Amino acid sequence: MTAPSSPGTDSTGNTPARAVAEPTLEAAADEIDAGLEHGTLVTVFGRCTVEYDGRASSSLPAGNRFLLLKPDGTTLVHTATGQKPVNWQPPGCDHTLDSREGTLSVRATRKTPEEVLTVTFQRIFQVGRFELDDPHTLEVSGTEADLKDRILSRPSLIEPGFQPLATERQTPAGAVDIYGRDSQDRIVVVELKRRRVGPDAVSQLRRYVTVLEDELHTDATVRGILVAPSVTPRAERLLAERGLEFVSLDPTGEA
Amino acid sequence: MTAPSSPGTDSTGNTPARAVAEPTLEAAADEIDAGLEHGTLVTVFGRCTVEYDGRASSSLPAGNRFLLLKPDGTTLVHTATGQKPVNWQPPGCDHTLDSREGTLSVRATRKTPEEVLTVTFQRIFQVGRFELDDPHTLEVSGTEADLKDRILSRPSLIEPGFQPLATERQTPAGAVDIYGRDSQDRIVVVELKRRRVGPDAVSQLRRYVTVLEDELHTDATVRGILVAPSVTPRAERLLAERGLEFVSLDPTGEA
DNA sequence: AAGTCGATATCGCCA
DNA sequence: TGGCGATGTCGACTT
Repeated sequence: MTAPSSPGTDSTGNTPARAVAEPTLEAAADEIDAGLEHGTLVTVFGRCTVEYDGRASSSLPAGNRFLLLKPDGTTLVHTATGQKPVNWQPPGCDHTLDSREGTLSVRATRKTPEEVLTVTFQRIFQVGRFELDDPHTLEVSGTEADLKDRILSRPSLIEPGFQPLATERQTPAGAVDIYGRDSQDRIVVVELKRRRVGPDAVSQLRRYVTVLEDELHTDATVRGILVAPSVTPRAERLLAERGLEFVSLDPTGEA
Repeated sequence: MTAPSSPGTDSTGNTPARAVAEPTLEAAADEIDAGLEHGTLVTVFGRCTVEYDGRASSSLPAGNRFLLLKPDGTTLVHTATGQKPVNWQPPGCDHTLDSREGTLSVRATRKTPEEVLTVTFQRIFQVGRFELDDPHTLEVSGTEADLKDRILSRPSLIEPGFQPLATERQTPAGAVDIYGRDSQDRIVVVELKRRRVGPDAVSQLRRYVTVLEDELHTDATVRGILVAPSVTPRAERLLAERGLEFVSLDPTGEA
């Protein structure tokens, strides 16, 4: 691997990082092309406009922005602020380049749904290439799955005598997180949330309870228990109005 | 502004982009510090481990990854795949550096909630600095707001004789998208979705209808109409079981 | 390919 | 600041 011949390069022989500063648009195109071909992360910093059309559509006038092109087709346009890119395209896209009339366009396209993102550079200050290498996958703890495990290993956390019968039990309204029985043999539906919940979680639990009462042809009430660290005031009111219950638990037991 | 003295720099005098290749960890620390001070976007590419602790927690063993530090405190750790960063921190964080024992740690911290993200580099291949400049804010079309405007300008799209009375009408269960009256003076609650909807949207509409029937002390049924391009099978079944209605509309009228 | 739901969701608005 | 709901949500898993 040799350093590129363009002026301004700072690549040394054996580094997984390369950068070309102040390239002509033609030199930039070559460098981007090579990076895409080589399966590296490509970054482009320059003055550009951005057009998006697909599930929605948007248009962004010229400004200095930072573009990332991942080997998996992911495309991210970042500005100085915000966690989310100002425009983007998900993994699986095809990257194509188009030079014309003193501009260089990077286009990311996908189908199902049909979507096109076009970043048109009037000027490019730097192109970078990076050989990412990540043998590990991230494991997160403190999730809803952890909360479920915690309850299954100690059902009395819900209440004394609670017996889990199934997880992910299917109903016409979706899968119930934990389906079980209380000390008086009443059916209990448990909906889990890893964090403080609002009205949406109450509605979800209510859906399961209603559908199960229909399905089981039972005159006895099916109990619905929402398990979360806490609830908002409006959610609490909705719980009361619907005859649903709440148990305060968090995924780790540390809070 | 002068080019940094570190070997391998490719910065020219008057560019909004700088890069330092193969810096020592000390030189990298200086460059990152200067970039943070100067309010530029800072990128760091190197071999690192990542630790996160806050709303959840995670740990990532060493690998080559791409770090972005935005002037607003946003912190993004990107790998070769995926649209979302493997680890991150939202805007408003404080960036601090910590050198020790042959490593350089970049730490992003916030409060409410208390969260810490630590990226520890064993090796750094490149540090970049970029002066982003974006005078424009993005406007997206094809949103739920567009769908609302379309209906308000032509209420008969819902049905002949439909009269909107209010938008964002408050109820104890939240704000109703469009609150109105039909040709027979029955109250109508309209819930808008910009795209194909599942069971959650049906539950949301059901919540509003139920609460309004209570609030209005009316024996007459409050009609609930879900407006979206289409519904999933399970959502359709739930609509039928709850006596709710569906009108097919999209935000643009082009689909 | 589509449905369903969780997420360190993020983001914007409003009380 | 917290509550609330939209999002071009994304992503994982199941059918």
